[in-house]
Amino acid sequence: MRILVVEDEHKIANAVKTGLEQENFVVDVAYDGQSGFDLASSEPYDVIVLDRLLPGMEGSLIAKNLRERKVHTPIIMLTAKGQIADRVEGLDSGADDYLVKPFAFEELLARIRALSRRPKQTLSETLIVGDLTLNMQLYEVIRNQTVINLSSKEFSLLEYLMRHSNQILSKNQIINHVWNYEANILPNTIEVYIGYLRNKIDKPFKNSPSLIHTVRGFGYKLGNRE
Amino acid sequence: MRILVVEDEHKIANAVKTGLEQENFVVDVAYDGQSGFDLASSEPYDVIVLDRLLPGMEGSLIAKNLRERKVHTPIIMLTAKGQIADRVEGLDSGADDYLVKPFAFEELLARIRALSRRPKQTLSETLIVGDLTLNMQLYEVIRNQTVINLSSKEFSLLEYLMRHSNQILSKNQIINHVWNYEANILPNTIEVYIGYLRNKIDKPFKNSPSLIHTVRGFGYKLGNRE
DNA sequence: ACGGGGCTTCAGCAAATTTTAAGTTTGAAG
DNA sequence: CTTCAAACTTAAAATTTGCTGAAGCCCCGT
Repeated sequence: MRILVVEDEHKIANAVKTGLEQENFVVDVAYDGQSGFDLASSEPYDVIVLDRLLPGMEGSLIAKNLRERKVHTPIIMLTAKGQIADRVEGLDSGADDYLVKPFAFEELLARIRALSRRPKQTLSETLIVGDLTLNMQLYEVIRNQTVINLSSKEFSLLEYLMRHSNQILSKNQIINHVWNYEANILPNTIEVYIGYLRNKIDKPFKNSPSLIHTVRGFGYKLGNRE
Repeated sequence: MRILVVEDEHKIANAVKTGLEQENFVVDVAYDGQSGFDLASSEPYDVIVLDRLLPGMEGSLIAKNLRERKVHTPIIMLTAKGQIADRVEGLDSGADDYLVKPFAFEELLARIRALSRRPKQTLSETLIVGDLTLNMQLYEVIRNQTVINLSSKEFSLLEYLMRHSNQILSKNQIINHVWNYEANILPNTIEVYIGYLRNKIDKPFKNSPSLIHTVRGFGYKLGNRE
């Protein structure tokens, strides 16, 4: 699965690149419009992530030109904060989806998954680990037949942990995936949130084994086996 | 359920495609008249959504040619704002329904549903959730034997909520489905409309349970069970 | 032109969520 | 057993989100 990222802000470009590589995508990066366009029209990518504001050639122009050349690779357009006008204009130029900066990495991942239709996600919108269940359509978390109420950050964090259950995730990985790239968060925030989650999904279920484990010095792991 | 969308404006075409796919339709898109016609005459679609103003071949011509070839797939014609002449000509050429741009997505969905209706489902154009009833033909909303008067936006919003009852719908989803694709709406507008609806369908019925629920951080949900 | 209804935005309040900060506990290494 | 960084807990501060009344605007019919 090959992905092209066209983004002039190196910080973002590289963060996205490493993040996607962790998910086993093959990622190329172009830092300006022209080289982005050249790559996109010569290499067979599965998805293109395209900043709308670029030196060399505008993102929307790239999209338009690619479509004119009959390159139909799905495009996710990155737009500056919150103008809905942007959204319309973005879709106008042939993009298939858009994402407003600053976005959380998991958000981008979700869009990429949607566009590339990975059977993984199409089949079930539900993550299951042991007796814990997370439904992404209903935003519903259930353990042992009890519905658990989570705030949206708690939900995102749990989703990330469940998607990578039985893996050790460092605080940094968590910050990079669950928080947006502008976020400037103390590692302690993660500790606090892990605490919140434990209070809600582990403590009330004393006859089930805990699911959230601390791996001192490395990070956290969600799963059954210790 | 297969749908063909023939529309040269990528913005609209893609928005419609993704929207319909979310509703579990299988969607093909043609961006010009000729390829639209080719697809329509070779593939077995259940509904064709056809722009009237197209490069390559006029929408109405496509419709006429299809009918001459004995292709009877229902056609919904998209016309530029409000010419009645257009509408007549459109229906003339064999279209089964027409829709004036810019339309709200739910509007298109309703037409598609109407045209593709199987005898089974013909039963009612009425949505029912608890003691709340919405009749789409009469534009009538009734709760507990009391008729409720709604403006057209209120009606569309309620219809969307009822169609997806017990699902959480984000403000963005609501904007994309209930407002037309040119709309430039603040999220606050949704909040205001939810307020209007609550005043009309929840507050006056204090002995029934409320139907509209806020799910902080995620969106709104209409339904009985909390 | 006028008035009314419907649609949208604005501004301010209340409440929930998110983040920080500070003190406490834990656990591995020596 | 001590020590010290890492992790945990708790509460308060900062920020965000949602609700509401009021005001402006636009369109329509008179």
